[in-house]
Amino acid sequence: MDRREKLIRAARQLLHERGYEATSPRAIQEKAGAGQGSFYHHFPGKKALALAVLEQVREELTQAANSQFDRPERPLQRVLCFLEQEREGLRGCRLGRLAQEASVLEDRDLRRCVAGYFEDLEQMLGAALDEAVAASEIPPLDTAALARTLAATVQGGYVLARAGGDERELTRATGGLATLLRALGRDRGARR
Amino acid sequence: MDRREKLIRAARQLLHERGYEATSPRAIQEKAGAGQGSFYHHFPGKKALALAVLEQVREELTQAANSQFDRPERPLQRVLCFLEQEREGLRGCRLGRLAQEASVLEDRDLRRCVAGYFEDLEQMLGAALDEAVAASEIPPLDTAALARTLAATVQGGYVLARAGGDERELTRATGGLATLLRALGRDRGARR
DNA sequence: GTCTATAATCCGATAGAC
DNA sequence: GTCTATCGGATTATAGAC
Repeated sequence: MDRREKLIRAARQLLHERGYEATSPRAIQEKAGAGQGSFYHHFPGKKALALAVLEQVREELTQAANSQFDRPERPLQRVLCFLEQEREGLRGCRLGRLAQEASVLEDRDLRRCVAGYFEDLEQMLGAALDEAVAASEIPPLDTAALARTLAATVQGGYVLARAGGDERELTRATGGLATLLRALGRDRGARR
Repeated sequence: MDRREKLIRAARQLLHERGYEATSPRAIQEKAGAGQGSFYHHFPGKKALALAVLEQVREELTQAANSQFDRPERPLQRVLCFLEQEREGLRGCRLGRLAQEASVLEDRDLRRCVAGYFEDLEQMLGAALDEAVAASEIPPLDTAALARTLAATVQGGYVLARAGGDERELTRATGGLATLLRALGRDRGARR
């Protein structure tokens, strides 16, 4: 594995563990087993390396979500699968956690990477919810707002899990919302 | 206003804007118009000052939430009022945002401050939801899990709002959950 | 391509004069 | 109580040898 790849992998891990501001070029170099020269030969600076990592991560997360929504199950079931999928609550969302760092939000490119992921995610969730409404699985409601609720509950679940030091806080938060959605589906069925 | 108070106010503002790691003693001193000597005379170090600020903030937030739940409205209405209250989405939650910083989670005292707030909040939400169930405003369900969902949606709403640079992302996320809860209440009423 | 050496600045904290 | 001067170490980045 060449130095460039090693640097990307080291940065990726550190960005996940410590965030953007707290991840120094020096720390990346040490973890990658590379010197200053390597670092600044392959990347003009810390921001460029972080952007390379984040765009890779965004692509992976979007891809994973997309494959969740591109399946044979019924629309509501696909939404619930996304909501209740396994997540490493204590580690936080690789992209969402960066939305708390001022230096990330102040940078045009880094910010667009994070914001773009959420736009795509909410779009996918909204489309599945529209299908669920069309199939009468849930009553007609503001699906765009509900898509945001879903994304927010996951992101907030990470916050609660990290604060409490308990992975299950995330599971319970998403589980509570799933229960609500299922109840809405059942009530609807019961009234027909 | 004495120096100590000025230091606390400056730290409070900077902690809100930049978080814990990115807030340096020097920056606090400059904003407070105080020198190094003042800072280290009144506080043993950065952590102690941050803790003083955070405990103050925790008290205020808990107090505000408590007064929301200690009102004459019906239980579900109180929960919805909390969910849909006005918030400065772009600035983030004064406590929740710190849950993303490794140095905060690694410190016993700082962490307990953040975690304790969420424990209290979820306790209050859970109690109101229990009342709502007892009053048949909503069907019986796991109120502790739903309380976490409520807290998570607010926290995640902050994340989405900051990422997108649009305050309304938070409003829509909480609004979507409120719609769900209202639908649940209506369906219940409709079936009786 | 990769290394070491170095730059200028900032970090959190301490010392000691007043 | 408050100030200025200073510490040792970290930061992001550049220079130049190999």
